[in-house]
Amino acid sequence: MGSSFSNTQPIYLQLVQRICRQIVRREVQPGEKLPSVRDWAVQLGVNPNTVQRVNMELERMGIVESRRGQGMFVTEDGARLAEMRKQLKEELITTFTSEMEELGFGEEEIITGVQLFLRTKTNE
Amino acid sequence: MGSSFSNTQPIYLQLVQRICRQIVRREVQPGEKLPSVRDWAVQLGVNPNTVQRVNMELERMGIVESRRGQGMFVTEDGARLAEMRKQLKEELITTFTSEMEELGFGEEEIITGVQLFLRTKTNE
Amino acid sequence: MGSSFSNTQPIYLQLVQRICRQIVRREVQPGEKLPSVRDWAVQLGVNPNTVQRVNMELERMGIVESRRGQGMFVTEDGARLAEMRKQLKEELITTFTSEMEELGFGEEEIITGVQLFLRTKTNE
Amino acid sequence: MGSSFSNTQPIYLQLVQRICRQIVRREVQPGEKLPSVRDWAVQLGVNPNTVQRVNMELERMGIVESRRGQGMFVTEDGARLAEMRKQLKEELITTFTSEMEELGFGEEEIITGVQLFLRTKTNE
DNA sequence: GTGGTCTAGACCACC
DNA sequence: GTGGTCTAGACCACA
Repeated sequence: MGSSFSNTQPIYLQLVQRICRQIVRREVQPGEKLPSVRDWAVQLGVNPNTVQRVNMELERMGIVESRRGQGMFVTEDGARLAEMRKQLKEELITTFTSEMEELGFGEEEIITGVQLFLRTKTNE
Repeated sequence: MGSSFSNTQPIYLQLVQRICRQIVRREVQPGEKLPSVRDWAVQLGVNPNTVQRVNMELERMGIVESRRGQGMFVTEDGARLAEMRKQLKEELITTFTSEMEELGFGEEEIITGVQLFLRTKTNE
Repeated sequence: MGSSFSNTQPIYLQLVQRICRQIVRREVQPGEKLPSVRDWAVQLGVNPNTVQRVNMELERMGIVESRRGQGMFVTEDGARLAEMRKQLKEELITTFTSEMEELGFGEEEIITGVQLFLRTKTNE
Repeated sequence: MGSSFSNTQPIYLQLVQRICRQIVRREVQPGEKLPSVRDWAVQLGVNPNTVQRVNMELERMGIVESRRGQGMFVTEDGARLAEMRKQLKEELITTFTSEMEELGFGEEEIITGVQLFLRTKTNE
């Protein structure tokens, strides 16, 4: 199996990102239980250590919490999730625009570039 | 000295990115000579081998070329540079929008988000 | 030890060529693990950095891939390998014929030359 | 000017090869005088040292000879040139076939490959 | 002087 | 354990 992970970034970070996004867009519901470390490791085809690390990271970000002897749960603090989502959004926008400007693109070019891209994508 | 390099990405890649952008936005002119490996290494505070690797990478990208016994030169092929710039731009836009969409933002939200950010930044 | 490397070409390129050919003619099977960098360096009598460079090059050619913390593996994409083999073949033929023509040999002479060579070699 | 030299091989060797072939296919006639070092260097856009080295190499190969105070001349020994040509031809064939065999191609494939290539090239 | 290769040895993150 | 990065310092051919 080609395990579908990029080589340029550590697997655990790729997983953190993927799951974080699923949670933040409510694809995984607040309060929902995550799979056990062992099961999840099998499902993802990675080492249990890696899953452990993912859980740690998610907990540190405050979007999942471990309950003793029961497992890992998505936080039920909806405000926390919304805030997280907004923060991620602003991070993306900030780095995107600054990198575009480093390539020498002005504001107008940036906006029309994005607009064009989204429109043509829609028409495909 | 705080050597001004991030820890999350290899130094040589940070340099490649930085220089690539300088070249692509014509901050360094086509045909211009880059510093010698040894001089540049001193300026940047890194090992000559690291600079060498950067040069290799830039040459592989087709934006600089080595002339035997003379040094490294920015390519004079302006079209190549323009093409590179366009390609980098599209890469940025593609990953940006796809990541925004993974966070659950729609087209409209993406565009207005960028617009708002650029405007408020201007007013600061 | 006469380390069995030619002086006219860098060691790492000689290794790349050698291994590439072994892979492409299926002497090393798709999916097979290559020796670890350190082990291989000892076997080949070169520095680990040199082996590392060879691996980089082979990965860039798309015929091996690194799996984090596990090692380097020959790609399992058989089509990729076949394509590579064909490409190398055509390169060889192209440069060979063009160099023969630069020596002033015509098509007929080229073909009969090769035929003669192969036949006499067989009879030895 | 893109000086039309490959980076993978030293310039002087590229020149030796080029001129050697011109001589051997009688594009430059036996007994003909080569340009002076200085003139030739200007024509080729290279350093006079490089031309000097080329001349040395060609003399060592026995296909040009220096006459004191007069310059470099292509040898008038036609047999020498014919022999040289034959030798170069056999070298090309030998390395070509051995490299094809290293890629796992058999005799038949090699010959038909060359034939196909020459025919399709003719038809273009 | 230039770039390019190679060695030796260290350190790191990842799995 | 694995690959990947970096440093230090050497040597070479080329122009």
